[in-house]
Amino acid sequence: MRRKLITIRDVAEHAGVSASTVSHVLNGNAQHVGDVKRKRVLEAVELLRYRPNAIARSMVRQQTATIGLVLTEIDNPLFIPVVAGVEDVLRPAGYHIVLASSTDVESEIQAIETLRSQQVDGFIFMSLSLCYPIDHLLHLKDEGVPFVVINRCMDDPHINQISWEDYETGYAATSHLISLGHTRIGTISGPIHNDPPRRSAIERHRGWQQAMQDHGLERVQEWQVEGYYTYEGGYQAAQHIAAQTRRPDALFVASDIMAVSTLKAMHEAGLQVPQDMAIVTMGDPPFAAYTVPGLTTFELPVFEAGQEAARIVLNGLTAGQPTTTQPIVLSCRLRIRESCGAQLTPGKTLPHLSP
Amino acid sequence: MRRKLITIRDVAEHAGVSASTVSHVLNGNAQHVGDVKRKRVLEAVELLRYRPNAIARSMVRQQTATIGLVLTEIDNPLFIPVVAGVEDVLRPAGYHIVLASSTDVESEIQAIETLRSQQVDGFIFMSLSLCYPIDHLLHLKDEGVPFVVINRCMDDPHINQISWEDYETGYAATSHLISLGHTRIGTISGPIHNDPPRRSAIERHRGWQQAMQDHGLERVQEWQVEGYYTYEGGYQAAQHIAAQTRRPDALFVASDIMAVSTLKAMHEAGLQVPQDMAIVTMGDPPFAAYTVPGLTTFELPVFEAGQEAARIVLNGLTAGQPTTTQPIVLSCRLRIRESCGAQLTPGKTLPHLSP
DNA sequence: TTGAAAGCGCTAACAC
DNA sequence: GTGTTAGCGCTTTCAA
Repeated sequence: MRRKLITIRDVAEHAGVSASTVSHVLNGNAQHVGDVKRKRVLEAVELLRYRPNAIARSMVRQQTATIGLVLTEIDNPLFIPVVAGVEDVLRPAGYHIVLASSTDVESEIQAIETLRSQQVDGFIFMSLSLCYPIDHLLHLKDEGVPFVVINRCMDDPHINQISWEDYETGYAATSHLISLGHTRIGTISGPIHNDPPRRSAIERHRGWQQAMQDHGLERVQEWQVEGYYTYEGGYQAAQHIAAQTRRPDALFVASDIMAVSTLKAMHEAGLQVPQDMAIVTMGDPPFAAYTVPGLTTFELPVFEAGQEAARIVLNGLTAGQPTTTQPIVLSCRLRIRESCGAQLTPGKTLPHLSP
Repeated sequence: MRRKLITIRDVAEHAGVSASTVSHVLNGNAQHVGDVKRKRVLEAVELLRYRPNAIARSMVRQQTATIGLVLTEIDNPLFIPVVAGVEDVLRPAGYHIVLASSTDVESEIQAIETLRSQQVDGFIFMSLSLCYPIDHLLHLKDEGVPFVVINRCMDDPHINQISWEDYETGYAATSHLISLGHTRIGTISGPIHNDPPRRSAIERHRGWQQAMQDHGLERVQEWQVEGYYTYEGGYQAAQHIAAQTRRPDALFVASDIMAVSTLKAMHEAGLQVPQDMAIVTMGDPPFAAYTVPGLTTFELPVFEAGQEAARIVLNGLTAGQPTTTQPIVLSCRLRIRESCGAQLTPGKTLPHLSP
């Protein structure tokens, strides 16, 4: 039972003016209001602790200054910096986040429905690069609602999307190992054979493949194991690799999460990282510097992705129509720590080829 | 530029009935509507893909079915399961989350202001047990807005609050080490001397103290180091402890984050965990099972805290007035892994004293 | 059983 | 400059 609200009319009455005058003062059209009355209005606002009702404003303005944020896997740590980035640009612009988490296409569609009935002005979708069907997104586009999709498989060039250089980074990571003198290089990948598949997993793996090929190195089938982007998956994949008689001496592990458990598996198998097994990975969460050994990894600019996403949606909003921007692909920076060790054969560094 | 909305009047027109009839049908008062017209309405709704405008409904109902979630430190991984828990009970109830992150009291007050102007029906505050001033929260209470506070220092018994058994778990963790035969037990604590201080850090530390005292063990000053709940803080604290000539042989580390970097520091100091240094900690994030060695830790029921919080707010809403429930204190379950090793002197287990 | 009418709190033409 | 008016899309008496 909410107490009686203080309305604009209460303020008007108190200040001895009309409601529209109060509205003018409060909405910056103050130049059209005389000094005396403006002052009186402001005083009344203060006195009554008046707080404009954003709902009512939304009704007449036909916009809510609210963005729907749909998170497909709320338990992924990556989404924290995304939210932070989104907030970072939305808040100064006076926009708010309405959150909805979904688990699959069905609940995503559901989330869109309810958020739309909430009249959100735009959407940001953050998934883990799952290649879901996108009909409902296209439908959104048809209706003129601006939205952007982060880290998701989207072939349609008319959809605003933000992702990371997965292929390039897979390539660069592998090249890094090669430049250190490694030639027997395996990889623990994300879920590439799942349905729906993960774009990022496929791309990162492709980067590894191409780098190996470009440097004339053998891609041993047994050295390519899926770790499904999970701790347990990475753990088992690493065990599988460690158990082989003919082992790789370096590993491109496609995510930090899997790299952590790879470290454990190697330790348990009696293999030293980086001496027996060099490891390079991707992500750079806060703990990456504090594993034993510290993880050499490529930092994913996740916060920036959130910022960009918010900016694009905001643009679409002010443009008066959904703008389609070039897909944005953010690059990842290499953070060298300990898991790759030193160069194996000093002086014999290979030049990094471009993918 | 949002396309023209389909309104209830469009539906009414299409069905050849009045808007209020449509409203009745859509709001469950369908028993008062004849079968024929109800069917016609439903068809029109389907045909026009009509989606009721929640904003307009909120206006007249004077409630938004929306809960404001204020996160004080968005970069803390703990808040993920909290959000998940909150969503878990809010969604089935037809409620939504509006998110706001704040960094300090100022921005928290700001967040409350804007969320209130958004007419959220209630609030959930999730902080890291900071002992902030609470005037603005009391003010909220005065105004009859239901809210609950998770993991925060609140002496006021009239405020709904949820926290974990910090003291008890600190005690239990230390007792666990003692029961394993350890007597030289140090601790790496959260920020207990900060301003504002952290309730959880103080309580956990107090638990350690009391357990040590109850078992007649010496609390060595040099073995109590603050790690500030951060990776780096834990790292330095552990280094400090490892460097001492007279060292403890076991550590209660107050958070998993600090435990991870403690592991690293010990490794670098040439000390083996658990042989040279047993470690018990609190939190149990996903990675706790995959460190080397795996962390023996007390699991914080964070998801449950989110659920409870949502339930309490929902109750306050349906009760028609903010209900004050007993402070809820959730207990933490011990997950034994490897960082405490086996019993030092089998057979000599101490009984766990209750705090 | 149905519909007309009166708003919810606000903004934005448009008068004055 | 300032106030009057007409809604935004919906729910909810209250009459019919």
